[in-house]
Amino acid sequence: MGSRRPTVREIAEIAQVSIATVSRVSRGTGQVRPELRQRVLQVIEEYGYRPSQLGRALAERKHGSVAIVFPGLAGPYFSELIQGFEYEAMEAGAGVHIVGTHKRAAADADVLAMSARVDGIAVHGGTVKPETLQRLAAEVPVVVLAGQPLDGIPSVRADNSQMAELTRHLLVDHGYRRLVFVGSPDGSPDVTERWEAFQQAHREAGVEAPAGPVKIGLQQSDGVIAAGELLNGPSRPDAIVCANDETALGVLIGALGRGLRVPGDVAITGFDDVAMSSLVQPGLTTIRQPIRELGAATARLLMADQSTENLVLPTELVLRGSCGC
Amino acid sequence: MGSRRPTVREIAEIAQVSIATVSRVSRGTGQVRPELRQRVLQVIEEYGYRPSQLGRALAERKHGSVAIVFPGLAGPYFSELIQGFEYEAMEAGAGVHIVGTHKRAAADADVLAMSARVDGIAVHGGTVKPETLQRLAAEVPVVVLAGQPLDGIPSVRADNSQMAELTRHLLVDHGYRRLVFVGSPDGSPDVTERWEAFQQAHREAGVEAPAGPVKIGLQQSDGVIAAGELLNGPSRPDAIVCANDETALGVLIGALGRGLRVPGDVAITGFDDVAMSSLVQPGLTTIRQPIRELGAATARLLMADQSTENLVLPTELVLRGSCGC
DNA sequence: TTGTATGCGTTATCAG
DNA sequence: CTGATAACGCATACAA
Repeated sequence: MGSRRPTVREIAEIAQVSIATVSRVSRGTGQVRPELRQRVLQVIEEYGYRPSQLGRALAERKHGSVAIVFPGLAGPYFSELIQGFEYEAMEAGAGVHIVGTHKRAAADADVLAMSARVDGIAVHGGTVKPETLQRLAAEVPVVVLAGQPLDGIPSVRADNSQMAELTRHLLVDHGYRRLVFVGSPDGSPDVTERWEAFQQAHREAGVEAPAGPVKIGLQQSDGVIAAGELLNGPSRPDAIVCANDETALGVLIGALGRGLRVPGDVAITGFDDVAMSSLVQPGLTTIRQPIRELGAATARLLMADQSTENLVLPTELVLRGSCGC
Repeated sequence: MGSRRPTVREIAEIAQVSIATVSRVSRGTGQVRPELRQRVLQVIEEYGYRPSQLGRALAERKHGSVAIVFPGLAGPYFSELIQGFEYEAMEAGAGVHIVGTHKRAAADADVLAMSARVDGIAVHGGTVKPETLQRLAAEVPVVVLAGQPLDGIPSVRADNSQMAELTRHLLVDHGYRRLVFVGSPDGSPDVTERWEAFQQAHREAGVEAPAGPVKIGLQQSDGVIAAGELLNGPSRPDAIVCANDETALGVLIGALGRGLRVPGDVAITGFDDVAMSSLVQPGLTTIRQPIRELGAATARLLMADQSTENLVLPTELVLRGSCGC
């Protein structure tokens, strides 16, 4: 428990060199005579010297860490996303700050405050107001993750338009007529795009789309609850198109739990292709998005000196049993 | 975008006061003549001055942020845990750094490096070696989360001994004889304690416990896979006791998927009481632990000036249908 | 190759 | 109340 850690000056004194040399040795920059380097290294080791991030940060005028802002980290999507982000950041020697907004009112202020602690911030779509994003971008480099590109702010997202292809598959290839869309577009750019693609496919197939989506959260438990409401009445839909795999799995579990057959009684589809989706019976038809790479690309963009790129990562339709295939 | 932000000195110059006064005004400490205060405030507002976290941190010799080290954030357990931790930290105005070890070899080094960036580190059990923990504790305040208490290092964990009570319930109340334990004690103090409690209950009931646990990961998908291996053979167990709810849900889904009845053909139990557990059919018998509070208590302990407390939070047996009740 | 001196942006002490 | 001025710990031009 903490006798104060040694400083450059102390190490320099003990090793009989200047603080500049200690700095050069400890950070591996500049040329130092091997013999001297050895001596300094020895002292550093012995006294357990570790450069103060505080002093270094101030001198270099950079924090050496980045932040990622997300709505909440429930489910495999955010786990993977953050993992990809974190890995890339650590690889570059940067620390990772997290800010979960959890729909709190103070979230915007927290995010703004975070800008004073990091060299860059990745903001997940649907977490803060556009104005906040603008103000943020004026203070520190920002990358929008899974959200609408804004002005000159770089962004990374997945191609949600594949949802149209999936819907077409259900409508045309399987001939389903009564589809419902499960998931709330409110506060989620991704879900908004998916819902729009769902509607568009209906228009193109000449089938009337439902008036609105079934607004629920994005977790498994939300799906189970939705299944209860959707499958109880007499007018059961032909297919339930979910905004993500988690809710789809929840709906699937709920349906199976009430003794319904999938896809016999009702078809179910998701979005993401998480691990569970290939494991359940029947396998979940879904759209694969490179979640981990989404996070990684975001981190890279954030740490790249300056970029105004707008990346759209490809997605892929994955047909399994739950749609009727 | 960023024209450099103004510094104290610049604000002081413009407002025709000393930097000390600017500091006093901006941080609201000390006495300043109202008139002067107004003038300074005016300039601060106009030029958008915000004290640099870098400069402040160095002067105050504290980072204003803490870190939490965990194995990986898959599943609701870690989501909740981190959420509880983060909430408490934010409440105290501290930033939150994350370090996912993901079984990487370099994890210990990363954690050590992190000690230079924060005022305290919460380390989840099973993430780093005891030596690393010791070295870490010499550098910065540490709290062990869900792990074995070590020396004078404070810790927070849940009471895993309830697993003995659950096992007794299965053995004695339901009369099951062939139980299996699913989950790997390797690298998880929690699972280790649960496995031990499972064995102890067997001894007390005079029933022979299985030779070893079925070693699998802690995610839903792992449970599904385990179900395949466990339920295929001719010698099906009476009950499958899982190390956590996620794997239990996976096993349940796997069992139901193969047309087995639960608890008719096989009983299944978990640990955690996550949201899904009360929603599935049949409801999952489990042990509730206050995950969120675990994270929150950890953050509080970490930020308390000095503590050597070893908190053990209570757990509660939750009987639902999956055990046969 | 090595050392000296200065700056990074605050906070805080101590006179006035 | 207010203002100089000294830390805080390190990096780095610049000089030697």
